[in-house]
Amino acid sequence: MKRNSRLSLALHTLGHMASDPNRVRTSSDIAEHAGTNPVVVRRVLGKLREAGLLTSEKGHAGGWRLARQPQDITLADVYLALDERMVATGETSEAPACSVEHALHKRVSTVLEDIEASLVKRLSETSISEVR
Amino acid sequence: MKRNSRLSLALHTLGHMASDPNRVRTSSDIAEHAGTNPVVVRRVLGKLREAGLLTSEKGHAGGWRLARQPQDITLADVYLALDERMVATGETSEAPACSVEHALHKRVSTVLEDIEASLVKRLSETSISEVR
DNA sequence: ACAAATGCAACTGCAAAAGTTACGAGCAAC
DNA sequence: GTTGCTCGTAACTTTTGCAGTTGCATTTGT
Ligand code: FES
Ligand code: FES
Repeated sequence: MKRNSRLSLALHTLGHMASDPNRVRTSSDIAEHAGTNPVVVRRVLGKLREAGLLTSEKGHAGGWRLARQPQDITLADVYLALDERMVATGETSEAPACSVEHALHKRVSTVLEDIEASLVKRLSETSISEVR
Repeated sequence: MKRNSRLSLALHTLGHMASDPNRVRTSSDIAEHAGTNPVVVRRVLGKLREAGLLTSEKGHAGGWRLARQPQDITLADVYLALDERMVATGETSEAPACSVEHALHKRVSTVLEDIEASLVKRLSETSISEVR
């Protein structure tokens, strides 16, 4: 798959779930629809469950369901739940040591953090009920 | 190395060059300083040469030199020269087909393009002469 | 009991990027 | 014009992250 495959999979799936929230879906269903593997689906949706966006149930009639109203789940919620930041480098743990690297890192990471924040802000303006 | 190694290497090197523009540096010098390989340096700096930020000369007293004044080279110039976009997915060439994916892609790519643009704008506000 | 589903761990396969090696071509010093 | 240093580039190897896969324990409804 491509680069942002986890985010794509998550958004695609939630987009479908938003348009029919009562239906329970199994990871096999979702995997087949998305052209991937049930285990991959569980890995990705598991992150969303940890973040409180989805619920899952084991057993015979189990599967995945939205944990909130579709209008109350934004693209930012999904993005943050997967915690794979697109821009911010986060903790690089590099020895700052020299002045060039120190000044550089400071400038760049400030910009990147700002950009990351505005990305999240923009994503929070759209809910998954608007992308079906 | 880490994820944004090319950008890090480029910025680090230009930062040093900005603080002593007249000195000519060989890829071996730079590689040793940056803890990498001369060929990798030439690959990365080659991109910057294509973009008109650096000049290189072969032969006995050859090496790398800034092509402009340090104040006239911004972080955005370097970022764009490497053409590895951080956020914008660019041409995904996916069949839009279904309505969910279409709406999703439209929303997300709009946001991403805006964010990419504001990243470049922010980076263009700092020149390499300010990070030494 | 049985079938159907998640949860999880471990392994394989693959592709992109860094790193490496090798060699050709240009330029300066001698 | 020969030598030594440099870039330019192609080909190969190594590393690394991630999707994909397999296997099995656990839970749950029939
Ligand atoms: S070694 Fe510290 S900035 Fe280059
Ligand atoms: S198949 Fe799911 S949006 Fe088209």
